[in-house]
Amino acid sequence: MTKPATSAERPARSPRHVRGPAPTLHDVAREAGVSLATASRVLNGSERKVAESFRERVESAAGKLGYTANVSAQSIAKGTSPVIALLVADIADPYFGQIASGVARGADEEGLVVTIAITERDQAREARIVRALRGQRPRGLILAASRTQEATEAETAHELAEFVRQGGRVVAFGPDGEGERHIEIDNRSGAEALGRLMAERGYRRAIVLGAADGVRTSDDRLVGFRASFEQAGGVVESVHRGDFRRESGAAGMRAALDRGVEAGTLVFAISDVVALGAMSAIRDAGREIGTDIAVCGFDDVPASSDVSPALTTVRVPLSDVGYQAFRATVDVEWVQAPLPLEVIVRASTPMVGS
Amino acid sequence: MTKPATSAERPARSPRHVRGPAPTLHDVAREAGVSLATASRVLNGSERKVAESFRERVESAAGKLGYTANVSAQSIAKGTSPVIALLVADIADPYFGQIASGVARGADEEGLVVTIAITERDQAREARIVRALRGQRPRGLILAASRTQEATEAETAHELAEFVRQGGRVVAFGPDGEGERHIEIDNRSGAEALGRLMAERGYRRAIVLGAADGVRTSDDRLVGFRASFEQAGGVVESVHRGDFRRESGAAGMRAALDRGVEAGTLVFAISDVVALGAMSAIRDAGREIGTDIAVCGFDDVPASSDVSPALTTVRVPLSDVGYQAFRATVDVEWVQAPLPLEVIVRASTPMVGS
DNA sequence: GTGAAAGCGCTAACAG
DNA sequence: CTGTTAGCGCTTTCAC
Repeated sequence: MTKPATSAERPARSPRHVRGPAPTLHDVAREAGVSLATASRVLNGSERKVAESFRERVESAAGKLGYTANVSAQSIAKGTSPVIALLVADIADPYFGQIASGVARGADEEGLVVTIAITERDQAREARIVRALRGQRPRGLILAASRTQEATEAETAHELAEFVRQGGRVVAFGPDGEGERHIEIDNRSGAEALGRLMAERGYRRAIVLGAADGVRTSDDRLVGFRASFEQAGGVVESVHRGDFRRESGAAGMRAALDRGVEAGTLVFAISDVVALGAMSAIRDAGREIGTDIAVCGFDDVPASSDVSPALTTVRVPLSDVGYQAFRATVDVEWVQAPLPLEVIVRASTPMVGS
Repeated sequence: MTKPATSAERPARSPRHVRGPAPTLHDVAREAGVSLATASRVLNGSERKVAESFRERVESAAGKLGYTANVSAQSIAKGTSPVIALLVADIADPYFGQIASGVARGADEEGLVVTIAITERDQAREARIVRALRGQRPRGLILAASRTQEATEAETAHELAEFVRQGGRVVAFGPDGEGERHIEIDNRSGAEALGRLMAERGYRRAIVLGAADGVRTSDDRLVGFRASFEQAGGVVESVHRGDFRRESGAAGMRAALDRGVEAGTLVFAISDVVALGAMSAIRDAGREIGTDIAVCGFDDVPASSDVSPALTTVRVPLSDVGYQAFRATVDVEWVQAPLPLEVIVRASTPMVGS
């Protein structure tokens, strides 16, 4: 039976130095001697329409109290929250790190908050997380994690559909799906260009370190590479399956080395991180990277230019990709801006015979 | 003059396939034919006390409607929000990426959400961001960005103080401050161990690539290194100032090379990322890393073991650091767990004379 | 056990 | 322009 607490009854705010709950708009209004509405208008509302004298009093009261609007309260009152949720497999992976930084840049421009969640490449986890994120009623959900299947796992797909049905927007990486926006990276063409160039440099034998069969990104890169490389007279001798992690590259490479790798062979790793793992395995086996066993990757993460020999790769503008994903999440009209891929030839793939 | 919308008046939820606002607890309750309170109890409340039959009806209704509790509403009703805010300078930097992943791991364990913001190493931005984050009423605020000054900038400090006064907890990296919890990395000892080991390996001349004077992390590392290195008879010939970025390392190294660097000199970079930049500059100058110019860094980011020659460094358990920071943010009783540093000697610093 | 109703902090009509 | 007031979606006494 508590009576509504009018400003008169509410205990006044404690002095500055005392620890206590965050001040509310109510507190500010009382302190300034104005109404809630007025205080709201000057502090948050859509500009104009408040006398200068009032405005000043409110602002000074707010400053004195250290007031900051409660975002949750605003969200529920306005019916929309300022958050964008980002789902990545592993934030410590440079691939996702770059993407995340692009997303953050965009969010910052629009004054939005980005919430981040890690799937650890676990499908069940992913579904749980999407569910939890839905609770935040984010404006958009960016699914950068799903380098996995072409079709996301059923449970996750269901959560996503529900989210979309309730007015959220989901942006995923990969080919077009229903009702969602997608960021397309032309992996296939990029890989084609790479395969062609490698053939031109004189390579004729290649082994590929790929992810599981059916993983879209990996498949596209593999298909593209193979197409142009074989067309130019090269041959892909074997494909080792794994995932996108460094360790997978090392393991795949070790397996290949065990079966024997002729000098002059080119190793095409599905991503730079995988290539880095492979390079390490090659070194550990006492082989030399470059003229002995050449290596190329895909993505152009920062580390690729630091290793030595530096890694030949296909540059994907990852940060822009993240930025684009963000835009897709908030813009009403949206068409994906071009995301040009570029082959970067470095020392890990010297001209054959030179 | 809108009358309170009773369940009877409220339009029933649209059919499943229609797009519309997210269903509310109200909707679920009506669908299940129970009261708001009951629905709340089974879906979110603290267990027990609801008849099995009711529970089932509510759960099925929730499932049917695709209901997910609105976190904002819960936050304001409960007076506490499930978020931890993380502030980093640059999420694409592997140093911060590792830390973030540790924070995310902890948050996940506790069912908390992590919100991430990027300062871009800009003090003014940092203050603005802290202010914005305060609005989320996060349980805790982790300041991983401030590798900058010993004392955070005034404006930021003020926002932080306000946050703490209002019951938030801030965890910063660095030496102890007032009322806040801090994560201490024993940079000084780590650097001492490194300097000692380098001297043992036969190095006698070193140049340092540091951050600005007054930047705590950098100063500690520099002081520690110099202490043991000089004690062992070595001499630090020069200190080039910059920041923690790769480019800073490259620039500092170029400057040093311009002034001339004798063979057998050891370059100690304040962080691995800086060391990576330096290595690149050394290569560009046509010098060799290792027996010609040796390089060592600090942090042991993943890329350090991938470069060749691999980088000698001091391993900081970055992910654990992030995890610890998270714990400090939520635990009532908290003492920092040990964060052992370990010197990792790799090929970039061969024994002198071998 | 279950339900009614009073808020949580804020916004947005709607009156003055 | 300024103040009143009815919610936003949910939790939580407090009765029944």
